Amino acid sequence: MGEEVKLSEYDSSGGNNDDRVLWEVGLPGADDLTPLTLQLIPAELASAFRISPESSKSMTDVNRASQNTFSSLQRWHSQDMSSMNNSNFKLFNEETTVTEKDETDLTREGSDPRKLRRVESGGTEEIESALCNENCADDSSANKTLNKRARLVWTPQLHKRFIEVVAHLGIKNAVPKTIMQLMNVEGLKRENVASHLQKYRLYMKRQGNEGPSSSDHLLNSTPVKQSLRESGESGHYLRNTNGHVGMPTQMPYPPQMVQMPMPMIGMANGGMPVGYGGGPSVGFHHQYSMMQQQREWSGNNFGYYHPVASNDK
DNA sequence: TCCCTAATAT
DNA sequence: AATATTAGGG
Repeated sequence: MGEEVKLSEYDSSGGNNDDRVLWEVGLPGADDLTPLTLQLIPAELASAFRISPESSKSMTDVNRASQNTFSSLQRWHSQDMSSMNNSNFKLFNEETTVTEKDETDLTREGSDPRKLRRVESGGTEEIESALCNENCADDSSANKTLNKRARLVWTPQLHKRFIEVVAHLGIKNAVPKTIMQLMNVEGLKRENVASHLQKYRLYMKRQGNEGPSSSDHLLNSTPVKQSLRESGESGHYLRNTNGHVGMPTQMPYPPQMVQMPMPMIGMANGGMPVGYGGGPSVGFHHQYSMMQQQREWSGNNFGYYHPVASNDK
């Protein structure tokens, strides 16, 4: 999907297109990986829980499995590429809003220019935009008539991206338009960013001449799990308790995350951003010079969790 | 046209 | 409280 991280345009310092390479930086080396031929569950443990012991995998099993994986990846990739064809990147300016590509099915709903949208979080690094479709026909129709857009919800993931971009740009260039472009989040409007930026600046100002910048740690936090649901698709969506459907969005410019195995269960993102302050997820964001302004503002104040984007009429 | 801040509206 | 919108000035 969105791999074509085009940082394009905006002249300045920008040409780092090697995101893909960086993506691999945090990955474990072959030596760090558990051999697939290894049994994950010790025999005693297996029997204790009455788990039928998996037949141990031979190298051929492993090889066959990886071939399957590989070929399915290829299949997926080629189809993805074809659907992306030439429109590698789209600018989501005004009303056109969502268009082709991955979102397809959810996207159409056609014509209606102002879709009710919402950005919501999902997996490790997912940023999704919720969009009302058949799933909430009632209020979607209301929205059509009201002609009103749903409010954007700055989820931790979204905010994180925002922060990254701002840090990356530096105060000089961190202006709404540029930030918006770099964030590369579908449906995000300049106004959204401007508003958020305004608030962000106020927050920073406040923090600046006050005192306790102590407990700040937005950078790493984000132990969002993705576990269930394999990603394979760019078009998976989630629904939250509000009956809204999460929509997939763009790939962020930096190829974010590899999920670390965080033992967490449940919490089927009922629309709620996951816990914070948690795991030190290291690995990524080395590329940017965050760590400066970024820390000032941590989770609390700003829109961290809040379930909703009530657009409900 | 874009940006910024402050005020105001939702 | 979080976002959106508008006003007014650069």
